[in-house]
Amino acid sequence: MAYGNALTALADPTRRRVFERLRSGPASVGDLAAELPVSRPAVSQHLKALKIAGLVTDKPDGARRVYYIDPDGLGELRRWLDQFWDVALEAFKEEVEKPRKPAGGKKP
Amino acid sequence: MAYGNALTALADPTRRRVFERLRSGPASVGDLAAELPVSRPAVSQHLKALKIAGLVTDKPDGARRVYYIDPDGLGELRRWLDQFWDVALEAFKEEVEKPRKPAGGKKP
DNA sequence: ACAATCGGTAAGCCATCACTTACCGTAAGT
DNA sequence: ACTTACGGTAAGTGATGGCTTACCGATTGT
Repeated sequence: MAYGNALTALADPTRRRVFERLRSGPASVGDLAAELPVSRPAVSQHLKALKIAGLVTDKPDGARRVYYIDPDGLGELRRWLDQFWDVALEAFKEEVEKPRKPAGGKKP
Repeated sequence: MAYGNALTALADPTRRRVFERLRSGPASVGDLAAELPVSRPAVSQHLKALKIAGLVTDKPDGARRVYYIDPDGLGELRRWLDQFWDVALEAFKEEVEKPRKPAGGKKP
């Protein structure tokens, strides 16, 4: 049920921007804060949420701390989504092809 | 940028339950409200959010209204996720295989 | 025609949460 | 040793949003 955390984590726009920025390569907290319109503590809090959700991981690099995307949370989210994919297509098709009533058409 | 709506829509636990319930087949507002611990108007509001996000569609069925999963929003979300997938794996591998310093190991 | 069912909307309340400033531990540079 | 850079945490505040009850239009049944 960690996909719940991942979804709530990615719901926030700013947090999503952090995550999307990390797609173009690892970055430190300061780097991210410099590119975003929020303070450094805010970024730190966002990264904490993303980390709990399994979407990012961190690694110490001297006094800094480098963050990068973690495939774990991403994979779990993908699997959850795929549960709907095939089912959705089938139900959708069935529903559309069924024009309310097999035969008829009343027009006063 | 509709995937943003989809993510915020799926962030709420109750709304996620509605969506997951719809996976096992179409249902009316009343049906959903009966199975969930919230009132009918609440379900109606959740369905509105899901519809805006492109995750569900509705179809009138007499005085009722049947909701079912819409593949559109789902597909968009999936594509967005896939943008990270390959990149994440590569960055992750690189980061892990690089043990800080090529050679070394100081132990006083 | 009337009555009943179904569902979307409005108004209001309360909890959650994103952001800020201030503070503190830790690691590197001199 | 001191000083500086980096980052995580605490406390407080304002806004967002999910829930409820009340109301109203639309459709079906008698």
